[in-house]
Amino acid sequence: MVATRQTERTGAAEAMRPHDHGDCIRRVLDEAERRASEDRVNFTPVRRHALEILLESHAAMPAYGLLKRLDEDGFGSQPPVAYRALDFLMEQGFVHKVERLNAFVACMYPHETHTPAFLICRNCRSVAETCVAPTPAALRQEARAAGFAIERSMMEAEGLCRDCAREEDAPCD
Amino acid sequence: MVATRQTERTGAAEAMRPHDHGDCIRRVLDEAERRASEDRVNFTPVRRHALEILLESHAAMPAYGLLKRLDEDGFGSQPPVAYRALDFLMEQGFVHKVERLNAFVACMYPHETHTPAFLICRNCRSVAETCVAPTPAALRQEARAAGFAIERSMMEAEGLCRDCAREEDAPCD
DNA sequence: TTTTTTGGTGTTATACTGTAACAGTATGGA
DNA sequence: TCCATACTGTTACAGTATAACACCAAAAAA
Repeated sequence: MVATRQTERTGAAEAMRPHDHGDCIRRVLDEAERRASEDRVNFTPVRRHALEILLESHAAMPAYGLLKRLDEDGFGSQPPVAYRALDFLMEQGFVHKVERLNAFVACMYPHETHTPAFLICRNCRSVAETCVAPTPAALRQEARAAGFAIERSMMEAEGLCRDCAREEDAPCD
Repeated sequence: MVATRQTERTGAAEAMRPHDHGDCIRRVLDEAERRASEDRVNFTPVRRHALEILLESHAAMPAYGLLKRLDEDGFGSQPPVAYRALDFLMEQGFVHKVERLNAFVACMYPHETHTPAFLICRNCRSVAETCVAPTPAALRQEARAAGFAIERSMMEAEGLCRDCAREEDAPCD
């Protein structure tokens, strides 16, 4: 990723803007570490390493992609290895599943419980998570009227990120 | 489904309330028919029948469930049969994919282009589609700031519908 | 009319995604 | 020490989805 410094927290889709990705990783990892010890949950090596792998980029990674990496790095090679780590990380709110892609991204705002909203590039699969509360009051009202109890929700928007849009404009490849 | 009459269009999650499901089916099917001939698209027997099957209930149906039904009813038996029909129906906006379930539901508002919002019961898989515009202005703004062009978006809320909530309250089964 | 193109169907084969179930290991109480 | 719990390793399998090719019919072009 790009190395331009941007200290301000904008609350916007930072992933798709130039930012210091090293900072990005450190911030999230530290926060996860802190939360895990606070909650007395077992942040074991596989689990930690799975999170580190997902943090390497803002693109969503499929479970079997993660598995391949875990295997290369000396952890197990069978599907449950990856799925168990992912289940743990999702339970802790450290990782989200991007349903549209059947793939996973590290949560960029692990300190807040939230309804995630994703901007998903259909071309490069990069995923920007926003920390906007995307649940309109109207949906809650609908749910109440239907006697439906919302437990968790998510919003996914698919489209083209800036870089991929540029490519499509100038198809000189 | 239940047979209580309810002529009013409420704009709410009708699927999870008592309603005349026959009316429901007829309304959607007629509208699809109309739109298909208007748009000069080929509403072939498999495609029509796939929509009819999905309309039978408000529960989301997996692709292989649809395939089984199509096979029983004399259409092909191989996966592409179902997936092609589904692709067509989704392109036309007659069907939505509920990503959380890897399953499909007939669109209850095929006359409007919209960003669908689903209330998904984690217990019985019933899906209520609302016609609320769930895209908060904030997300659009985020997208603009990130240079991201939203092409389609969707909101999914998982929880418990009224009936399943009752069952969990009184676990006397 | 003949030819070509287009769009839809039928089929095979295969890739990707996810989970059940059981065995083994380590750790921390009772 | 015994037991319970939680995590890991592995096999086997179930469910989801698509690529690719052959076939056919109807529409469009020659």
